[in-house]
Amino acid sequence: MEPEALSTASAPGRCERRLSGCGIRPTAQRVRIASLLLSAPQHLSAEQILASLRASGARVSKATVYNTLKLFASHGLIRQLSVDGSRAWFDSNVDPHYHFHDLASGALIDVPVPEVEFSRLPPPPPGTEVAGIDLVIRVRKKQ
Amino acid sequence: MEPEALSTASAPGRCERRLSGCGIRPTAQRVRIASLLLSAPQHLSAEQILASLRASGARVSKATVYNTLKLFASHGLIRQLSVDGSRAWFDSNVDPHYHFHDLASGALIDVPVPEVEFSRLPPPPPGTEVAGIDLVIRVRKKQ
DNA sequence: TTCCTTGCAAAACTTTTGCATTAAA
DNA sequence: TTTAATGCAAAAGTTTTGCAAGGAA
Repeated sequence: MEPEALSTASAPGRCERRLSGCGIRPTAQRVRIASLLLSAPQHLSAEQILASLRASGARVSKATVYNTLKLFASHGLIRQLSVDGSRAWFDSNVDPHYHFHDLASGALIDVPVPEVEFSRLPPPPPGTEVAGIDLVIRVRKKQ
Repeated sequence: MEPEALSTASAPGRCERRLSGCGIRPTAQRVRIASLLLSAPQHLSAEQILASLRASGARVSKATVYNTLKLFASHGLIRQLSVDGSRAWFDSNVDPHYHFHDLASGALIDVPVPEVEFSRLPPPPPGTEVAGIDLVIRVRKKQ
């Protein structure tokens, strides 16, 4: 019986239920990955997740981390970002939103949808429809 | 003496001058890569460039293609795109513009700046300024 | 000569896959 | 017991690097 004194949105129990609700079997590794990633809006790489899990004593393999992230993304639990080409970033915020990308630190910062307004957008090519809009505002140190 | 009957913007002679103008020594391989890439607005991967060059009889190594693309990008001759995380795409159009990304075919289509208008953008984080805006409109087959 | 560039191969990284073992229902 | 998930290692794909050889100035 685990103490749930600090019952966050991603406490193991909640994560388990959330995975089950998606038809994903809530194995130990999956629940740990979900607890880590879904605890707050954040952007993590597969390697960061693996390192963090192992640092906290979990037994997880690299393959399981990658497979699990792909699985979560396919169920809409997380979102995979292509920001800098060096590696994939996994975003626990799946609500529509955009990003600042700090070129100096590599940091990603969420930009809520209402902070961006398009007064004009091109019509999609014939026979296609818009599936999503990715907006990355690159920022650098001033001066 | 090469016939320049079809004198395009990227005929070898022009490319040579353009490279020299950037302080880049116009070696045979660099001129061939520039001729290929700068002949028209397009999006190519390093592997596509290598294959195309070899198909046309050029002697080029993979390392030289990668090094040359990085060199060109650092001089603003081309632009490197992070669209799908699988590999880098090199865009010969360095004027500001955006992209459609066809999720079915992987194709990239340029969107001219005037076709997009922002009526609201968030202020960059304190101490930073906007260095650029990357907009990718993902499109899929209708219905 | 001197410096820069190239090619090749190997290395480095990220991500995927095959398969025997283990855990979940 | 039956099916699915995990770990490990190896493979695959992209990009970078070390270094000897070649080419330009």
